[in-house]
Amino acid sequence: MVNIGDVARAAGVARSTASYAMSGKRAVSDEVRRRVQQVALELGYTPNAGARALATSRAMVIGLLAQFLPDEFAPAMLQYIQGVTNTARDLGYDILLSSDANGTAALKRLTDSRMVDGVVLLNVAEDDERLPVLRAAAQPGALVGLPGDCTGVDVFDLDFEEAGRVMVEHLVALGHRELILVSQPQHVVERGGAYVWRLQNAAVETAAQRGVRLRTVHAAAAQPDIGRELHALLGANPEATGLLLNNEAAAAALPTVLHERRLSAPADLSVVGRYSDEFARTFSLPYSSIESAPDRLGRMAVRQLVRRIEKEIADDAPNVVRFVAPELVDRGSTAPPRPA
Amino acid sequence: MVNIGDVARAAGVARSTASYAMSGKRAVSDEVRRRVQQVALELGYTPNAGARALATSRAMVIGLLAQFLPDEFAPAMLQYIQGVTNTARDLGYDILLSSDANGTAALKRLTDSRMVDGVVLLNVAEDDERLPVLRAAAQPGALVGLPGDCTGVDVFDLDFEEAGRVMVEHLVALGHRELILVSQPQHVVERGGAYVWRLQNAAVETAAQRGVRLRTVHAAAAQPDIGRELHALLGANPEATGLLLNNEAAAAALPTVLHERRLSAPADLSVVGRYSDEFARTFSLPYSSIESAPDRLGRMAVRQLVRRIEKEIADDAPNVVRFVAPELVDRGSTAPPRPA
DNA sequence: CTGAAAGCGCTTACAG
DNA sequence: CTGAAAGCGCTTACAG
Repeated sequence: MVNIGDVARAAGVARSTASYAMSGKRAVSDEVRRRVQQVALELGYTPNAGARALATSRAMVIGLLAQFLPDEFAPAMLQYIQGVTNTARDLGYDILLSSDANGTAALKRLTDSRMVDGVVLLNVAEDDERLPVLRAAAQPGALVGLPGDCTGVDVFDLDFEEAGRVMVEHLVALGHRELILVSQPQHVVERGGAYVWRLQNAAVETAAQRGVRLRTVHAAAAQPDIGRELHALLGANPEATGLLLNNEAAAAALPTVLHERRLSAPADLSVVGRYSDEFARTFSLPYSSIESAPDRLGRMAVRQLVRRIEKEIADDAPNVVRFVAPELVDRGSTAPPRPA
Repeated sequence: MVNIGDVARAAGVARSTASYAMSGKRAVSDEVRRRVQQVALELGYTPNAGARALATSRAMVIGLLAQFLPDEFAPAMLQYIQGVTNTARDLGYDILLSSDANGTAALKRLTDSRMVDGVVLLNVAEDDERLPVLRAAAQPGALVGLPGDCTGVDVFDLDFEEAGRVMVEHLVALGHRELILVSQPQHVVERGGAYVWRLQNAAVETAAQRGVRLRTVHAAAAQPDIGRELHALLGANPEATGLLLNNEAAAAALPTVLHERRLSAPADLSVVGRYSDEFARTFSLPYSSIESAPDRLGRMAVRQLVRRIEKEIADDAPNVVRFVAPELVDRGSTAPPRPA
């Protein structure tokens, strides 16, 4: 491959001058700059990334630590990945994707080897074991998801508490008094998926305040179990007129279940989910939902991360914990309950 | 960070000796090796990736060029990404993920800068404009998907012709004589999605040989269009008893459509799709299908790529074009047609 | 079996 | 405005 020495020689200048002419980090005569740029183009010069990283201590790469857990719904993950990847590229960074089941080892390897200038963590758990590693690393990190301890990292997440409140208030305002909330599997909670109980606790509290009944259940995150469980649930609770879903698999499975039970929303049952618009389209879900905004969260996380990497904010600038306000996207799946 | 000089000093040896002691590329006395390894562990030494890449001309990174096209079904893409990522990690490589809409520019940048040792291309089109760039690159490339011209690259794909034949033969053997094949949108074909007509042509030919009717249509790749189109299609062709789907979105939309039309498979209609088992589970699809084997294809592509990167096969070893034989996974959605 | 040195391809103070 | 040189942290011939 052609290197900067070749460019310099062809342009008749020193390598340093060639470097400066291309980076613009030092004043260079117009003529020399033009000549260097011209020659670089002709020779098809592209700087060697490893060499540049070594010299500048900047890899221009962001590590993306995703995990495809069997009990999380993979298509929902994809949207975060897309948001992060697109934003990173716009800001000049490439994405090194790790889906290693052993997240801590992967994180340590990527940061210690200086392959990445910063990392974005997805699937963050309440007591995420990757966080100590991240705090010990020299690079900054941004999380999508709220851990118990946010020190040393920037955090972005949906305001799940508010989401729970909004979902319940919405149905209560319509006159519903018998609600069911379907959450992620118990197993997700045990693993530290705090968003499950954050939404649930807020929903329970709101229901209590409003004096309506809210039954809460954990349900499977995959077919065919989730379908069976929804069937059983609806069969056992005919009095329920409002259904809240904080479980993507349940949302995806519901249309079939309702069809089979000859129920329709909102005539027989009002339904509100929590997922992204993109998700709704992919799975053709006709239910109003709290927008989970994966693209936006991914974008926010990368933007903040890049600000830290490029020292646009002081090294010791306080970390941010930012919540996206839940927005209820109306798809017409809720209405006043049918008169008893 | 601690570097190899720190390790060498702490172990009381030369940097070269420290390097050899860790890599094992040169004989080193047992005592020295132990001491170096011990010290490296204590100091938490991890080699600097950029420096190593510069010295060895090996980044230990594979570029993964995916494209999230609006007319391809994103969840189906994810499975290829997972297959590639997992296999790469097993073989010691990290994945640099590009989902840049401008694939040729991304490919050129990644290869010219030596950020990657090789690349895997997804969404390969008949006349893929990334291929000239790849052939001009110094690094080897492996494709998932069959282009018109395979010179200079290793190619892995499902045998779509055979898939078309198997689908038709299966239904013909059951006694069906009126079939419909729903393919990807016309737009995918125009963009060079050869797998669409590879399957379709083979299906048409097989149907002709068997003397059965096969109607072919292109349909949308997203909701809600695809649902409407399936409705119209079934309404307009009540004589059809067998439905073939080479369109993931159509498969995902079909359960709802059948429900609404009060049809069920296989009682009223025999259905055969073409998607992965994982996809079937995610979307709860009860239809028998040709397994598209994204994980296996991703694995094969990475394995071959690494073989080339590591020169386990001669530089001029002939390129391979390998097809995965379609396997029909029986989910009970086909049966003899209902007597007229 | 081990060490001193060159070199990978950049960037960036240091000099002029 | 430009150049010669040092240095980033490795690996690997070259010497002994």
